[in-house]
Amino acid sequence: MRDMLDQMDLANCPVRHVLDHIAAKWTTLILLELEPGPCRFNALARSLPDISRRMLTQSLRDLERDGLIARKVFATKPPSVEYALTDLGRSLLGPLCALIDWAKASAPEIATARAAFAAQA
Amino acid sequence: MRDMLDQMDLANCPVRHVLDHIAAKWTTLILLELEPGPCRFNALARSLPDISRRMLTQSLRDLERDGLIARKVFATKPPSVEYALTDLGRSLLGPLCALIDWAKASAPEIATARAAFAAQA
DNA sequence: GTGTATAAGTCTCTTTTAGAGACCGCAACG
DNA sequence: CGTTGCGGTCTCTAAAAGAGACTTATACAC
Repeated sequence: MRDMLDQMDLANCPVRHVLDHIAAKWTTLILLELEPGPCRFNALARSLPDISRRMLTQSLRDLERDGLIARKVFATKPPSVEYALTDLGRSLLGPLCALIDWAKASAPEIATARAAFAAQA
Repeated sequence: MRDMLDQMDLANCPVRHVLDHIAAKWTTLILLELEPGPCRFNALARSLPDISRRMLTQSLRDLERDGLIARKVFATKPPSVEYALTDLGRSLLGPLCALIDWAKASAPEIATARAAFAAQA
């Protein structure tokens, strides 16, 4: 299993790169937010109140850059911008949900561990 | 799917908390490194050369705190410390590998998207 | 007995990253 | 004529990460 990450110098490992994204913590939330359907910038900002517009822009660019979401500009006045999952982005939802399910299932156990750790420290 | 994250105010959502951990980017590497068996501090440091000792300590503490790994001190001279996956920690490897597999499978597509993005930007 | 290495970290300093929140031009709406 | 909504950007500050020297004590080589 460890060798899942070998095969390339750790530095520019594609796997690591993906993990860094998941890691980005906001990107996963954005992907989940887009799952029901396309969404516009300010709508996303409203749905994710605790992400600053600055980070939202940045995260969206990252996701777009990697082809996980598509950005479409409509020539309305004022122009509106719609973000939507691509097929690639959608394909990530599966594994992501597996992780979320694990998190939900393990949350109590983690809470217990934390309490124990805090008590003894 | 989005409602997987609702049910609690975004702030102290257990799921989000787990994602933040995966997010921590070093923690996943550590978990994978421990998969074959227990490992000691400096051995980990050697296996993960691009993580500073400072961050290694911190990440290990985080994982220990959440009950994903166990820290055992041996009263040798000098005392040595061994880190091992707990059952809980081991149970995370499944979903984590799903994600890694996705990453490996999608890497070429992501690379293509990146190239396209760079070209047009 | 002196020098080096190991053990598991810690401490400090600098750089990077994230967050808060004001600001932009522009058009519709009241 | 002032406000709101659009999709962001800009600046300034606060928090986090990285680099790398330092610690205490033991063991081994020379």
